[in-house]
Amino acid sequence: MKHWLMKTEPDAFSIDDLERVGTEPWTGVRNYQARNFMRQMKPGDPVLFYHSSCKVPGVYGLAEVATVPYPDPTQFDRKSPYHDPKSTREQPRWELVDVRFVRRLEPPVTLATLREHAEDLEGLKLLERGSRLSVQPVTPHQYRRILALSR
DNA sequence: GCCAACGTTGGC
DNA sequence: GCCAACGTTGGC
Repeated sequence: MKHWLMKTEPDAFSIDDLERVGTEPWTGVRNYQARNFMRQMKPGDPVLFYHSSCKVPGVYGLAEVATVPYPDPTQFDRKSPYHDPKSTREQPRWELVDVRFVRRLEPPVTLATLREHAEDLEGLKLLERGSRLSVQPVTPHQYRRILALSR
């Protein structure tokens, strides 16, 4: 079982939204590295749900992978902002998984807190300089450490 | 294959 | 709003 961190801009889709809908197809990822990580996902994999580009960036909740990877339907939709003209049904480029709400983190673990514990979180991609990857793996150790910071 | 230009991400 | 860092595009 692998552990993951997934970023979202809460103005677009927040932990509140995930709690409300329960399960959400993670559409719109158009970065090959992120896609490749989603391809490795398995149902039940734990996910740290991270809010970015907001007042207090941080991990706001826990989610889990709800499906196996499958083609992102928005790539075929000409009206979608995520439409990819180079994708075909026969040869899709982009895959996604559904993400299921597990629980909120009260309190959330802010980016500032993560930085304070950077030594314990060695190798966490989120803390690496210039890291913009929206889907990234975390080690079981990092996952546990981050959970423990929510209090 | 190189690399400049451009667009995007995301913290501050 | 600024700007550093990164990924992608496209001319050559």
